[in-house]
Order: sequence, then C-alpha cells, then structure tokens
Amino acid sequence: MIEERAIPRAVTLDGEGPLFKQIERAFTSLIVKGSLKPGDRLPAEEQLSAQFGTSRQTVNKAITELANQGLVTRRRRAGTVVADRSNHTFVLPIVDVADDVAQNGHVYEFKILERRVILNGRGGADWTEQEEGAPLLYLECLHFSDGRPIQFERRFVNLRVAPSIREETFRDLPPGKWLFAHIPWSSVTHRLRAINVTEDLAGKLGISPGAACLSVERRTYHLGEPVTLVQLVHPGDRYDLNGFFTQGTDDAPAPTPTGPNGSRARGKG
Amino acid sequence: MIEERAIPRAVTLDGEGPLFKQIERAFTSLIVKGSLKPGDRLPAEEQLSAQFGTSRQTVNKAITELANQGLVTRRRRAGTVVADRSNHTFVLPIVDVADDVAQNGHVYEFKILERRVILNGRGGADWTEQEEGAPLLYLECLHFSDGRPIQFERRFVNLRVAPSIREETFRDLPPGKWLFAHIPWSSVTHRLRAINVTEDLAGKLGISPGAACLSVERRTYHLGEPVTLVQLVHPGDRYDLNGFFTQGTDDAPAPTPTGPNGSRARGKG
DNA sequence: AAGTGGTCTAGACCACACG
DNA sequence: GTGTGGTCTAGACCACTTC
Repeated sequence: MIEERAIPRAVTLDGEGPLFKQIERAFTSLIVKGSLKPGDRLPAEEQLSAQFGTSRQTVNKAITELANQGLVTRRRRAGTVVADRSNHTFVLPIVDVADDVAQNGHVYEFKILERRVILNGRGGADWTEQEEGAPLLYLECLHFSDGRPIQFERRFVNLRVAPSIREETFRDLPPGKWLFAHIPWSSVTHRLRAINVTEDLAGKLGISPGAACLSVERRTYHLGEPVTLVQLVHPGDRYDLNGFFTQGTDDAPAPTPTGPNGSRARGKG
Repeated sequence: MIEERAIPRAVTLDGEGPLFKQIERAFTSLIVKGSLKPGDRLPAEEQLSAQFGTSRQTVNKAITELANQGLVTRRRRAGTVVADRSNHTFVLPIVDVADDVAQNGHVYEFKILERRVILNGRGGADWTEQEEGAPLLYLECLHFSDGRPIQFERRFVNLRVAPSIREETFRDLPPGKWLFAHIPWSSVTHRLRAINVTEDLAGKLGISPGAACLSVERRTYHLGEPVTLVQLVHPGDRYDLNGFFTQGTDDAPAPTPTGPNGSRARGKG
C-alpha cells in the first residue's frame, strides 16, 4: 500500500512564505520545467497532505489555485491532471493613454476638440445602439505625449445614465478618466482593428492620410444599459500595445520591452 | 454593541450554490450596483460570519476572491474597502486563428509557403535576439478562412531548444499549434501594432498594398531561453480582436458581437 | 462501490498596521 | 495595545464520476 511514485522524485518545499504558496510553487515549477507533462496525474489531496505533513485544506488551497490559473484540471474521482496548454489564450492589457504616457516619463496633455449635446441620429453623429432621439454628449478629444498627438478620441455618452456630465468641462480630467471616476459600469466590450486614417483624422494626428492606425472601440454598460461608446485611434508608428505573460514561477528573467511607448503589464494564467 | 449598519440594508444570500459563492455574489452585486461605493468599508470577517451564521473561513474565502478580482482591497487592521475602479486595466484575449475560424463555423486551412533551416543573420533573415550563426528554422505560413487568406505568419524557431521540429512537416498541425503541443514555454511577450502592408505581403494576403493591417508579434521563452519569435499579420478589414469583460455578476446581458470575423472571449477582473 | 475533489466548521495562533 | 486579515488544523459530510 505504500506507493511513493506518481510524483517524479521527491517534491520539496522551499520553506519560504505560507505553506500553501510553497506547495503551489513546487508544482508550478515541476509543470513549467516539464517534469510533469500535460496529462500526468497529481497525487490525491489526502496523499499530498500526508506527504507534506499539512492539513488537506492547505493542499486544497494550493492545488485549487493551480486550477484557477489553468495549469491543472480537477475532477472528482478522476483526480487532478496537468492541463494541456495548446488551447491557452493570451491576454493583452489595454491601458489608459494618460497613465501610459505618465508612467513612461513623458508629459501628458489633452485637448477637447469638440463637445456637443446632441439627439441621436440627428446632426450627423450616430450611435446605432441607442434609440433615435436619445440625448447624448458627443466629444472629440486629442491626447498628447510630449506635445505630439498620440491618440484621437471620439466618444458618445448616454446622458440618461450620466446626466452629471452635462456640467463637466474636463478642465482637470480627460473624459475617460472622469467617467471612470464618476459613473459606475458593470461590463465592457472591446473591438480592436487596424484602419487607414481618413484625411481629416490624419490632419488632427499630424500623420499622412492612409497611414495605418490602431483603433480601439470600447462600449461600456451598466446593468445592461449602454453608458458610453468610444473610439480611440493611435498612429501605428507612435503607439503599440505590449503584454507580458508568465506562468507562475519567477525563475524566467523578464525579457526586455520592445518598441516605443510600450506599456507593460503582467497577466496571470 | 449591537451595530447593524455599515452594510446598506440587510445583505441577503440567495441560497443558490456554495455559501462562499453566495456571499461573494451578494457583495459583488452591491458594489456593481453602486450601493457600495469606492472607499466604503466592509464589515470585518468576524462580524460577517456572525451575521451569515457561517464560519470565518467561509467568509474569508468569499472576500479573498473579491480581492483577487480587484473589487476590494484588504489590509490588516485597516479592513476591507471597495476598490477604486478608475485605474482598472482591461484585457484583450488573443486567440489562435485556427480555433477562431473553426469556432465561428468557418473552414480553416493553412499552407506552408516557406520552410528553411538557417543560421541566424546569414541569408537575409534575422532574429536579433539570437546570437549570429545560431541554427534556426524559418517559416512562412498563410492561414485561410473559407478559402480567403486571413493571416500571414512569419516565424523563427530556436532549433537548440526545439530540435525535434527539424523533422516536422506540418501536415496536420500548423506551426503554432505544433509548438504549443510539443515545446514547453514559461513566458511570453506580445506587441501589437498597426502597419501598412508591403507590396509583397499584400500580394500574399490578396489585399491592396498599403492597406492597414494588425500585426501581433509574439516572443516565447522557456526558462529564459528564446523559443520562437512570430509575427502574425491580419488584414484590418478581415479580422478584429474582440474582448468581453464583466465585473463579477452575470446580471448584465452580454452585448451583441460586432463586426465580421469577430472572436469573443471572456476575461475576468 | 469507492475514490476523489468540494465545501464547511470551530477553533487557534500569528503578523501587521493603526491609534 | 488592539483590531484586522492571513494562515493553519483536524475533522466532517457531501457530490460527483468513474471503476
């Protein structure tokens, strides 16, 4: 009855920090280093708790965290197996321009180009998701890094959900930051694509017409009600999104960031 | 000593599912709906466990999860307070083309355009991160959706880390999927930008030269060693990345997907 | 039927940060 | 000092699923 295989060589704890973190780290390391391959089974919680001399709860907390990170899959009776990583989806952080610019040591400024209260569908501007005639605030805003335009913002705000924005003049905060600080939201969608800028927009951004730009379209909702729709346009050569992603252990040195204006962030499993 | 304020009106559990999930849901709801605003303090664990008639562990598990999601901040002695959402960073999922195409009911195909073993820096191709003369596999691959080119892939693979790829002919699996299935990795970086396609690339993708394209550059490492560098180029009008993001509760109906070829995915706090 | 994870309890000690 | 979260234990019962 005394089986001590299943775990490739003794799993040792490093004694640093909380027990459940040690256990978590130990298995993360085995998985990342390849000692445990996808499909391999981990010992049952009871066996592990006996082996480590801890309670089952502690083991459970560690392994559950691994499952949350997607490194293993757990099923009753079937046990815990190392997950297949081939279907992993990566994530890319989308940071606020103002934060990004400031964080990289540049000077951030913004300028409101246009600010109108409109009725949806009348007067050119249109937010198809909203019913016609709905009262909206229409905004155009330019964001600068060290005096160079770096993002163009075109925004609709649902005045029925955010009536207090009527009085706001955006002297201190750009519209995006103001909204996040004052209006609650519960869900968000993003759409990201590449576009060739129109002549008009090219002029505002100080680039050549037709140049490739990143367009981020964000829709924000609160309890199912649309709050704001915004399109953010970045010149392709002056802005790019950067993401850094690590599986668990910190033993891999962080690669150097690439490109100009790169923002960095950490994602988890 | 009997204080029952602090929580705006009775926090009631809905009786569905695990206790800790019920507690988690109750507070998520209060926060998302605005009854609890950023800066508001939650009652201490002990008070909550008394109020709900559960153990402190159970409360702890619920609130800790809220903290992981970023909805609240916890500090010893200071207690638990609702977090400020203004510095929230959104995430965008980056899915594999093959999965994306298949999942949307289209027919996925790929074609290897080029496959060469090279020594780094000799013969045109160059992976600056690698030392000169390092043995690499160079690949060019085109991905199709219903017969239309949808992504161009240019890839370097470090043959010292993945020697077994020398024999691989990619009959069944495209290079990306093959690598994920066979070669371990521990960290990844992404860079995303908009580019105007060159004439050469435009020809391969069947679009006009200069058209805006999304470029995703991915570097994969294993224990600090570069494994592969790949550039994925999508025509701007044939592909876009879509991200869906919700804070906790599922009470907000998922907005309808936008645009052609849209992939959807869920991110969490 | 039996093994595995999922959840819960009652109690405990500790580390930290604020007054 | 003292209140708060952070962690841990020993034990328990249950739900699911595969054998």
